[in-house]
Amino acid sequence: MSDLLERLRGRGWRLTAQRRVVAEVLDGDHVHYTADEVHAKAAELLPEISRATVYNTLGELVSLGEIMEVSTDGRAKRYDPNAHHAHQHLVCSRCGTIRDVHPVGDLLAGLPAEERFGFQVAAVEVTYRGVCPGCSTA
Amino acid sequence: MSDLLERLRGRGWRLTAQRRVVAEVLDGDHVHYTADEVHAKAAELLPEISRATVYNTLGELVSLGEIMEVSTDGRAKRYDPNAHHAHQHLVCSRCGTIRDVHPVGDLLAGLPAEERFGFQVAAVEVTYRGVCPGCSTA
DNA sequence: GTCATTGCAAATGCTTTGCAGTGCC
DNA sequence: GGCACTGCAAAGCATTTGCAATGAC
Repeated sequence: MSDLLERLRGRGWRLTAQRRVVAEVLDGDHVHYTADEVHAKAAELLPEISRATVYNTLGELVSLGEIMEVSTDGRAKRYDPNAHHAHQHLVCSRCGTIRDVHPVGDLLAGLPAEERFGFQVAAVEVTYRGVCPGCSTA
Repeated sequence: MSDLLERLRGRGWRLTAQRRVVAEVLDGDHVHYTADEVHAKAAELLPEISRATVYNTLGELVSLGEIMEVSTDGRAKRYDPNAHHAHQHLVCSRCGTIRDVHPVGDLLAGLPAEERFGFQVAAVEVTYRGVCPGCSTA
């Protein structure tokens, strides 16, 4: 976390209260907030922070490779601070909860050469869908 | 195709010129148009068709399970008529071209029980990313 | 003839942008 | 003290909705 701020300062980032607060909100595991959620949580810590600044900051963090954009539902994008460890997502079809998961094996290996259409395939994103424990008992 | 229209009529659909045209646009392999592209192509065949009708029709076709929504980039949703055969997508990172692909093996099997967090996992969506032949030579 | 469906236009939700003022380095 | 950064408000897309007119059955 303060690693993050250190790293960013090393890249010439001005360390403002707004950016510090956005970074603080985006800390932890299984965190996947929308820009609006980030703004709401940031505003609890720094009431005058504007939506535009949150969007700007999120965009910069994505460009710098410090966080990832996730779109699991075609609605608002979500932001995932876990950008430094490869992982995939498990999404609850009912409540939308997202968990970071780590499948075993080489995910790229499943795509045969004759199904690659001459592409140089470099990456793969996987979204598992199911019903979470909370929603299946309710 | 006319299978599709037949099937829909059997489900009580009124067969209007607009719906016929939307169905016609969404015919073929590796078709992944945005709503706006569907509207543009439909308007070539039926100039007075409105965007709202295209959106309505696409939404109904999705509900009926005849086409699928695909969001590969967090921007506009795309619509895939290939809803009756399980498949995944291969996307060009440069030009955005999308191809339907068929990985081998059981994609769900890669997620160990201890990584399922108690979810009842039912489905999996995979997006492979790479550079297409056209973009890699250019 | 009835009622689902259409087209228009306005409204909504998410995100980006222009620009004057502020404050980090 | 300069210039990157912020906040505000307005603009921009993609999509949805309300409602009167239309046309498939």
